[in-house]
Amino acid sequence: VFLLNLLVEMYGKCGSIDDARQVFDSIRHPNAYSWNIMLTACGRSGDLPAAKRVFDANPECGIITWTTMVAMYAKEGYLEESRGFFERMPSWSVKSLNAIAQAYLQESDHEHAIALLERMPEKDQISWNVLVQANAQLGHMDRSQWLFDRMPFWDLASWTSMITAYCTAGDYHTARLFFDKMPVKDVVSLTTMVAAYAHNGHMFLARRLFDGISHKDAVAWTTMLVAYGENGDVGKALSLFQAMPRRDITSWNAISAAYAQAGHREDSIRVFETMPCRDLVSWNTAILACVECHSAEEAKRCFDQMPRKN
RNA sequence: CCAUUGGGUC
Repeated sequence: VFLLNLLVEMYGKCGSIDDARQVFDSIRHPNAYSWNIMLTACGRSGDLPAAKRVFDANPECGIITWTTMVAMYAKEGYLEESRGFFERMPSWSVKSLNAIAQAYLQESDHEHAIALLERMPEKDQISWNVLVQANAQLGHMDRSQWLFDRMPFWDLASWTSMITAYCTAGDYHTARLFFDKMPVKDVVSLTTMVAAYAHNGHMFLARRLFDGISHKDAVAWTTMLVAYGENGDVGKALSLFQAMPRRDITSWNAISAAYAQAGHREDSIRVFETMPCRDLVSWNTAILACVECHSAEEAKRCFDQMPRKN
């Protein structure tokens, strides 16, 4: 069973929900893990009705099942439903309370999130990270910093979220200090700093840091690509797009958007038509490309053709 | 073997 569970999980993470479903259905006696994994797969695909059906059919809903429901509905923006599951949860744990705090943050209710996290008798690493981050998002950098200084351990996420927080606050100097103080840097923190340099117009520093990243993932590549686009160098953006070893949908959307913002509607639309698959952002970008070039008619046609609208 | 935190696109 657990080998099949792994297979369902893998398909779910790749976005192949149909394959996940098929494998799940082939399991003779699904265990609690199987149900939860299938539930998560539905949530990841954005199909909440399917998730609800899995939930209703699950004979052994446990705390992880409930936590998944709360987190999933909150992420998709269905806050009422999320709250409904929260209120019906039979029990709580540190991790489920973390998820609930995160759900509060998704409805921009930082006060409740912080109150909950502060009241938690036990906090794990994630509780601390979320607490520090929640204060930063409220603009309470002094409080955030104070908590950061007092939390028991710092992991990569703690450091990186401080860098991001200070960048958001416009304090790039302090962001840089945090970056320098990190004992270990990974691709995420390096990419964060690449973006920070780029936003300050320090393209040379951004590129040098990017070149030094040993295991560049799609996010790192796309960050650098977008940096060039934002600095008006669509040519360099394109060469990065062509040079990257693996492109995901966000990379495609990014190059399409870079063209659109540069006023190259034809190129933007050509990318749009060439993409292996399209999501909501792809369509929005196509509409933007038309709008930027004052083609109201074309924009309207894209809008009408969108399979899904937000 | 499953849920909750940090970086990229509209």
